[in-house]
Amino acid sequence: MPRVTLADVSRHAGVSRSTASLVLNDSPTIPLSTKTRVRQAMAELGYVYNRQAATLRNQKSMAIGLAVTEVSNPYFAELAMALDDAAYANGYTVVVGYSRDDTERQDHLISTLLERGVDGLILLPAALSEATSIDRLLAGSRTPLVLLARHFNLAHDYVGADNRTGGQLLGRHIQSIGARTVALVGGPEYTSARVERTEGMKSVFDSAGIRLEPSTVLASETTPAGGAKATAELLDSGILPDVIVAYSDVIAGGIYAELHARGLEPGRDIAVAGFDDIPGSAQMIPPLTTVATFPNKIGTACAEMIFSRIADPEPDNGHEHVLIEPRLRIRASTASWRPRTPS
Amino acid sequence: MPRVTLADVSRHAGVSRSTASLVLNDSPTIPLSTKTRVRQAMAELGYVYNRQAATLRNQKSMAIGLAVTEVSNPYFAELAMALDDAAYANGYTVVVGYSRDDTERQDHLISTLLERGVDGLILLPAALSEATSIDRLLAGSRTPLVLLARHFNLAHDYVGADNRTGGQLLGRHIQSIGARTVALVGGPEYTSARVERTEGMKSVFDSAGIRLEPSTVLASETTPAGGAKATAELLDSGILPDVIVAYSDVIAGGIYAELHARGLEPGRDIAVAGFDDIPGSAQMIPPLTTVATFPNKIGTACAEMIFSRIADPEPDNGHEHVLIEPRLRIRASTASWRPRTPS
DNA sequence: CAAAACTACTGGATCGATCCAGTAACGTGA
DNA sequence: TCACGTTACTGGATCGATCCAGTAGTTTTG
Repeated sequence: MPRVTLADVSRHAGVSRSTASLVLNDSPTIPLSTKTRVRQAMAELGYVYNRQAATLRNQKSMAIGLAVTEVSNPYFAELAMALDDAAYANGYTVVVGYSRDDTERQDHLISTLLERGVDGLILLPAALSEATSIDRLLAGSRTPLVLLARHFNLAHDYVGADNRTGGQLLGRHIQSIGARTVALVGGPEYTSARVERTEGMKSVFDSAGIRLEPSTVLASETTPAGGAKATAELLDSGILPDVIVAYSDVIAGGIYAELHARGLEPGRDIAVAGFDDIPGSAQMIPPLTTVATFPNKIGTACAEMIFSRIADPEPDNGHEHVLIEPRLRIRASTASWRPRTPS
Repeated sequence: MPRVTLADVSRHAGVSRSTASLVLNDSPTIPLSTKTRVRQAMAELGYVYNRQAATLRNQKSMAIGLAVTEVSNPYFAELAMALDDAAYANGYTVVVGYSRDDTERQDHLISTLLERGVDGLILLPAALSEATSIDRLLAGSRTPLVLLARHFNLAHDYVGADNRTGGQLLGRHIQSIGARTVALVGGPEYTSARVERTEGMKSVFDSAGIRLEPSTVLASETTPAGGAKATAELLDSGILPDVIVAYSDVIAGGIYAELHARGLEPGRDIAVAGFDDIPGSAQMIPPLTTVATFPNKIGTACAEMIFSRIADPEPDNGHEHVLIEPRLRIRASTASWRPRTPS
């Protein structure tokens, strides 16, 4: 049996297709009596709205594309869910794809989302992707783009954490507990977030005389296992800093494990801190000091921005960067640490 | 400027729309010379394929809908990403939505996905959802449905872990370390997965004389904080079992924290085990014994099933249940525990 | 009471890719 | 040389909701 269309509904209700369509869109020009009659017909026939057809005619898909690297990182998961919440609240649907930090796959993904006619595109760029290739894909399309959590420069709309401030907050805290040497462990080789967090800390360290040598800045996969591996490398090189800062909290679990395996207790023998404040950071042993970056707020702000760009694609004020204020959560992993008294 | 259509391309290349369409689909009836000419025209004009239009004509959207409760649980995140991988490999796109374990939102989500004309629907049902309301939404549509990770009965296609076997594996291990009393902590009040895991363990416990009283089976949110809270309740009631089994590994982190807060060391004073083997379980302190359930395998199998249902919607052999074999990972959280010697 | 204004509704055209039946041009074999 | 086959291509109709210009009928107004 063929699918039930608006034409079938209108025939069954004794009106025209146009009228049935107006009822669907709850037009004020149709009296309630007619509306109920048409709606009844829809229910009786089991009518299902065909949004493809409407999209074709309207040039509006009521869908937003979300291209994100991955979601096994709970931080990104929170972002994606906050975006979905906002989309849902605004009647939009999310079409999603994961680049897995692969630029080729990201390019393919962006093309696919554009083919599907998404009204707006949100991109959490793969670690090594470049602005030019993304701009090339978007060229010609009027689909607004908002970058999420990572950015290239000021040439795109962007919503993310204020990583620099976050780095400063943590840097000042590290200074306040009397630490003299710091290592930075984990995270992808290069992302704007990592650079900004590091720069934020450095700006404090430099004026406080705290050492963060390039040799103690190690990249890793953003997983507990990656964190453990990078920590092993660090300790194998004979360096034992006062503080290890994890690029993100997921990595910190691995740092704890590797320290433990070597008889070092995090929070007592060495301070540890992270970024993001994912669920679980407060339940680590000891609880992890971290810079909360509020992925739900970022996701919500990002959704707001894309919706405003969909409504008005070319604002006068150029590209906008919205930075969500981070907040330091001091917990035992740094708070219970004491500097070794020079004997 | 209006969008570039196939008509524009064909005009520019000096062929008909039909020919341009055949080139798009790489038809063997078109000689290479014509193909290159048309493709050149596409490149020159910056043509972007409009899949909406094709979908309307074809009755095939090349999209699958994924309705999942949430993705902040890394287990579900892995599932979603494995599904996306398989979709990507088969030229499909994923349209996603999160029900957040809310049945109303789930219903809305399913309707939306059907409106969007997805070729297949994958559902990880909200904890309290019922088969009837889902069947009602799907009635009339020919969209195949596959349930993921949770199911109702045998009336739907389903892919998930073999939770019963997983429970048995863990149960036997618990028996082998000499434990006599067990508590089960965390997870939603009712899901098929929880029931099956519990039943699997019970079947071993009952014949081994191990006690798992209803009063030591506590539900919680599936987060570390939820696990901590449930553990506090358990211990507050004055019960100290030999083993605490977490419904899933995310919860185990909270169990560790709460035990620690009360001066109990997991793996020494009390054994702890979980389910899923998420990234991080091996880096817990002590490393967590768990039943690996391979979300990537489940996601892949689920994708395979939906694609075969899309190709052939009504197989003779009724509804299929595919269960992925779990595997026990024995680690220190149980392996280093010793029963208290009766003094 | 005629003109204007409003209410309730309608039919054809449209969005863009695809399918289908068909055609013109050319080559081949008896 | 003509029927037949093949190759390369074409134009109109189609999917289903929506827009637009328009119309019949009713009510209001000068």
